[in-house]
Amino acid sequence: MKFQRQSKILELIEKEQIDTQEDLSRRLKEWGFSTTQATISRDIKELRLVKVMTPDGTYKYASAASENEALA
Amino acid sequence: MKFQRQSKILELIEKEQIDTQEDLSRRLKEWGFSTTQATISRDIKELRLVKVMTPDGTYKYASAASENEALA
DNA sequence: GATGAATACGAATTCAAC
DNA sequence: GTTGAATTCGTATTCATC
Repeated sequence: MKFQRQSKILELIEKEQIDTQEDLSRRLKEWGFSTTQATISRDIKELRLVKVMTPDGTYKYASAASENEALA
Repeated sequence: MKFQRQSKILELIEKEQIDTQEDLSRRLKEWGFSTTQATISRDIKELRLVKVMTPDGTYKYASAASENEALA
């Protein structure tokens, strides 16, 4: 279950503007992944996602597991 | 004052493993920049820094204003 | 090992002051 | 426009359960 859920997380944060873990939790539920904020926090840790400012002044989650070594 | 402080922030997070804003506040104070967590939160927002997992399982602040467009 | 509930903790924002 | 104190809010972790 975990892998599928994390895949969906990656998909969601890429497509949508998700700014909180609660928000992500709600979106996941719509896809059948019923989970809590605690689990999402762990997923975010494993996937190395980050909360980043967008140019329009709002926050969103994004992937940091990029080719950018400076982040490591 | 703000610009100098933000410059020092960028310098600090590059050199050291800083994992909380309180931590950053303490380090800044050693350099003569006495400021609070509230201000640091704003600086982090402006500088577009992110809290990211390092490979060794700990968190640290890092710069996201990289060439990586995917983060935007 | 994976997860949830509750909690402790860290961070973003409000509100006022300057 | 910048900042700090206090607050609200969001998140990481603990502790237990499975």
